[in-house]
Amino acid sequence: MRWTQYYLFTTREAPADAEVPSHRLMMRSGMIKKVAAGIYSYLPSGWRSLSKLMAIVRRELDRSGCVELSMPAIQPAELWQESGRWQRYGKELLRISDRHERQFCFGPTHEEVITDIVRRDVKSYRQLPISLYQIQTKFRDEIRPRFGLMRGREFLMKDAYSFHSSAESLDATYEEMKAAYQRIFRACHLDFAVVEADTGTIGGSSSHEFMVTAETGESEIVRNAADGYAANTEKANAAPLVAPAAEEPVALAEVPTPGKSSVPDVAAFLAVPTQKVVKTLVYETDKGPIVAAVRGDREVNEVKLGNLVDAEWLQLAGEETVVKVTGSPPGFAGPVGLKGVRVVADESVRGLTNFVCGANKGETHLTGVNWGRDASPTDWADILLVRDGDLSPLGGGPLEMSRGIEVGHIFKLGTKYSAAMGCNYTDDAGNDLPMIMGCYGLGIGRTVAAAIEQNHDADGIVWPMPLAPFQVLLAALNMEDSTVVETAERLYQELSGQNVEVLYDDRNERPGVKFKDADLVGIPLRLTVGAKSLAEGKVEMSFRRDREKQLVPLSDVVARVRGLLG
RNA sequence: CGGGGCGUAGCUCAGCCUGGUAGAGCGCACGGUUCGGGACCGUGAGGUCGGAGGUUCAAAUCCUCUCGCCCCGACCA
Repeated sequence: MRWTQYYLFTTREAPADAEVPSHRLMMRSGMIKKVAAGIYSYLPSGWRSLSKLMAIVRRELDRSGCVELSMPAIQPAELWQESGRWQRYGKELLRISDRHERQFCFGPTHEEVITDIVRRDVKSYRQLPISLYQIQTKFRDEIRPRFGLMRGREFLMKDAYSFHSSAESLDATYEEMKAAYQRIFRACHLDFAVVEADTGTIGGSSSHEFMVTAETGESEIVRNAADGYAANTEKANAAPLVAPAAEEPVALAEVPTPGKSSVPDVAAFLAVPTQKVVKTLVYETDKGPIVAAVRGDREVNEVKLGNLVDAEWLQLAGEETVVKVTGSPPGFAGPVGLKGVRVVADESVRGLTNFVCGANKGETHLTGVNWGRDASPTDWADILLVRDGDLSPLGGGPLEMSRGIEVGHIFKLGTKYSAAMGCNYTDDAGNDLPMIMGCYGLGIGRTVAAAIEQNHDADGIVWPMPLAPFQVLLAALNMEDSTVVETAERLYQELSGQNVEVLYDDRNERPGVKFKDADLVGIPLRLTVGAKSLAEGKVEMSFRRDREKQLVPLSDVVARVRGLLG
C-alpha cells in the first residue's frame, strides 16, 4: 500500500479527553475516530489490526470445532421478556421502538437469540453438543464509557455459545474454549493471565476471565506464581487469616467511646489491636437489610456478600437504615443483640475471643465479647476482600496484586436460559430436558487496545507482529532523489509481489516527519531508503521494538525480510 | 443518578473575572530556501465563539433554559 493512496492521517496531539496510552495512540495514529461518547469509527489502519485479530480468533475457534454464524444486532423484546432480562437488564440495554411501536433492543449479548435458534432446530441428544459463534457489533449503554476502545458503548465482540446434554460435555467444551482462548492470546504475543471470576449478572456455576496485564487495567487480580493461583479480586479467596491468640473469656462490658466511630479510633482509644475489633456494617439489598461483620483491619468483599445472600443489588446502608437495624447511628454497630436481621460474619472473626465491637447504642462499644456466649451470626462465610500479601489458598505463599484488562470471559451457564426459554432436547430415555449451556465472550476492540497498552513507548505504538496493520514500513527519505525513489519503488513491488504487507511511505515529506510517523504508527519492521546508505548499495533495516539498525545489501533485502517474517 | 468541569479555526488552547474591531501554536494553500529524527522565511484561506431566549447603546464575555462532551463517585460482560 502506498501511503499517498491510503487513508492514514496522524496528528501531533491527542484530544484532551484521551487519557490512557491506547486511546491516545489510536487517535494520534489515525486508527479510530470518535463519533459520539463511546462510539467510534474504525479507520483503515485500525480496521486492519482488528481484522487480523478476528482472523486469529476465527482460526482458533474453527480448530476447536466452533461454527460461525451471524445473528441480528436488533432483537425483539419478546425474547428478552421470555428470559426475564427485559426487566432485569436495566438501562444498559438500549431499547428502541419501530414505526409500529413494537419494542426492540440493540443486542448487548445474544443468549436469547441463539437459544431461540437452537430450540427450534435441535431436538435430540444425538445432535448435541453444539458450539456456535459470531463476531459482531454489540451495544451496551454504559453509564460512563471511557478509554477509547477499552470501554466503548458500541464495540466488536466475539461471542460463542455451546449446548450440551450433560455437565461433563459442557466441562469438556469449556476446557476446549479455555485452551482456544489461550492459543488466541498467545498468537497475539500478549502477556495475559487466566483468572477465576465472579459470574456476575450472567449467572452460572463457573467462570474464568482472560486478563491482559497492564497498569492501566480496570480490573484488579491476585496471583501466586508458585502454585498458579490466579483470581479476580472480586472472586479471590485467601488462606485463612491467623487469629490472635485465644484468651480465657472475660466479662462482657460496656464502655463509653464518645466520638470514636471508626475502627482505628476505637482500637487506639481502648488500646487493642485493630484485629481484635469486629467491624460491623449494614447493607441495604433487594432482599432487605443485611449485617456483615469482618475483622477490624480488613474490608468486606461486597461481591461475595451479594452472592451469598443472593442479592441483585447491594449497597452500604444510609444512616436511617442503620438506626432502624441497630438502634444507633453508624459507627457503633455490633453483632450482639441484633434481632430480625441476617448477620453474616466473616471467617476472619470466628477465632476471636474477648473482642471489641459496637454496642448498638450511641457512643458506646462492648469489650470482652465472645461468640456463642454473647452473639451468634446467622451465617459464617468467607466475605473477605483479599489484599496484597494474603496467603494463597493453594499454599504457594503470598498473593501478589496486579492490574489487568479483561479481554475475555467464559461462563458455564447451566440451564438458566434454556429452562426459561424452553430450549429442550430428548435424552436416550425419552425425557425432555433443558440443554446445558456455556457462553464465551472475547472483546475484539478491547484486545487490540490492550495490545497497545502493553506494547508502546514514548514515541508510539510497538505492534506485536500478529496485530500490526502492516508488517513492513518502507520509507523513502527523499522523493526528489530519483535513485532513492527508483530503489524504493522496486522494493515495494518485489515485497508486495511476495505477499509481504508493506506500507510504502511515498509522501513528499521530510525525513524527520517520516521517522516520527513511523514510530507513532508502530509497524514492526522498517526499511529506510536514503541517499547515504544507498551510496554503498545498502538499505537500512530496523525493528520498531528495539530500534536496532543494520545495513543490508540491496540484493539481500527481500530475502532478509521474508526470512524475518517466516 | 450525585458532585465538578468544558463547548471559541481541522487539532490543542488563550480571551470571559472587569461587556467595546475574535487571537496563538500546530495543521492547510501558494512561493522560496531546505532534505537521515516532527525545518525556516514570506504570503494567504479558514470561526454567525454548541443552540435558544434575555439584560444592554453594545454580549465569546453577564443571566435563564437547552443540547453535547469530559472528570470523580456509584454502577458494570
